[in-house]
Amino acid sequence: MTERMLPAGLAARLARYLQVLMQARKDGRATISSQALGEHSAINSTQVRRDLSGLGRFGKRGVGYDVEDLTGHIPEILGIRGQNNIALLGAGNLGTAIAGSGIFDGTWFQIAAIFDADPARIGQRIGELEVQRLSDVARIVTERNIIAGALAVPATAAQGAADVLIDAGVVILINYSEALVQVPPGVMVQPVSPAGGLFYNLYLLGSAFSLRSSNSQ
Amino acid sequence: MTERMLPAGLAARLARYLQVLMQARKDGRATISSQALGEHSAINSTQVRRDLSGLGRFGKRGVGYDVEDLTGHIPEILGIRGQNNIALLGAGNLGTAIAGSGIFDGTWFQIAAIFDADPARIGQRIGELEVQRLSDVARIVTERNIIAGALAVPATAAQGAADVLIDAGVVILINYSEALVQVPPGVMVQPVSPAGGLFYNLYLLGSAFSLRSSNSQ
DNA sequence: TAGATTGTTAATCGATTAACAATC
DNA sequence: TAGATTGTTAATCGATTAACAATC
Repeated sequence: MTERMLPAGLAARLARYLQVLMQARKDGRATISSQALGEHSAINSTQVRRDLSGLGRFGKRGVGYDVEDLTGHIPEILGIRGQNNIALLGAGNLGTAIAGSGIFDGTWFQIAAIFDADPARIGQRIGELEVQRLSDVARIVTERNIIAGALAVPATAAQGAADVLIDAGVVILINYSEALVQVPPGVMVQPVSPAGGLFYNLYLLGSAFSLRSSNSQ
Repeated sequence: MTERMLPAGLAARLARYLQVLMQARKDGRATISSQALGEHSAINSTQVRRDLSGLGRFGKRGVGYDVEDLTGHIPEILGIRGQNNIALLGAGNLGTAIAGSGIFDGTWFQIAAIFDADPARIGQRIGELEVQRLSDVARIVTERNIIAGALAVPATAAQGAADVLIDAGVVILINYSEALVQVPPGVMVQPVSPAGGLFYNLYLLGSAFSLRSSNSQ
């Protein structure tokens, strides 16, 4: 009896709900409405309700969804569990910020190693971890069962860093650089850049102005 | 004669194509195929071709799209232009990394001011800018015609920082913190966090394993 | 010529929207 | 009870997919 695949769109939306829910829980919220959940994940509230009602009786009319409850159910539905290790490449300002941000606290990810190309940084401690040599990536990725890599390096170094990680067996890349990284089939890239979204915001802003202008004439 | 509104989905996709194209141009690529454009923006290549062919004759069969050409056309279609100023809140590791990354170079955005709550950081120079007091946000946002704010502060300080910026007149927020920021209608928030995407990647990874397991039995 | 890739069609599927009864 | 919000329906719209002729 194999788990049934979810439609891709649904699974992607559930993952976004989960992110919002986990943060709402950190904020101490007990319940959240479909509207609030939708606003924070840029998804229509009717869509949120239908997605969730199709998977169980999670909501309470007049109240909303229990944050703690939903935060427990969605990972089960998505089948995500365990601790997944990340290698962070780049121990500059960005890498240091990521390592110290606690951004992965309480998720199924944790930073398990930090690497840098600069000899001056090797051996420095960032939190609990010591910055390691790039030449040790392959060995440490294997030893520590690392499946993901975070690229916190300059754009010019991103592809090289990605190649090193992929050769070592990493299958998920978190790309904090603005470079377009090429990867072979089977490797997933998660870009982290606000630019595309900002261009759309700028379009919306311009459209709003146009509408106001034409309305006021 | 007012500009016609584009369907929301199309405008959002064009914004993402534009981001990829601008980076491809930085990388020195002369042409790009609908498939490559789609892969880097997580959009189906047929959808890319239909979006673009509906707006003009941009492609060349057997070759692809001219990067320089398309990079010029899409901003016109979206009606985005000018220089839009950003206030960066937070001059720690993350803020320093953002300010020094050149991430907005060549876009329609530029960082025009940096603020921090820590008195020890006031007056420090980061690139061309001097770190300013939070109490000066309102004045400087007005003086420098700042429309967007980047939140590079700890999660616990994010809502307060957002409120200060919104009160000063900012209408776009780039949220580098993992906090859920509440904003009034008319203010747009651009979250910058890989977590939701990573959860989805993890689901895909698990599904792929399940498929392999069930296939191999 | 051969290979690659666009432009476009047709069919299916999924998302969006409005509306509202059910119920907490 | 009154207010809020879910669960659900129906109608429309947009996205996805496969396929392939056109053409660079």
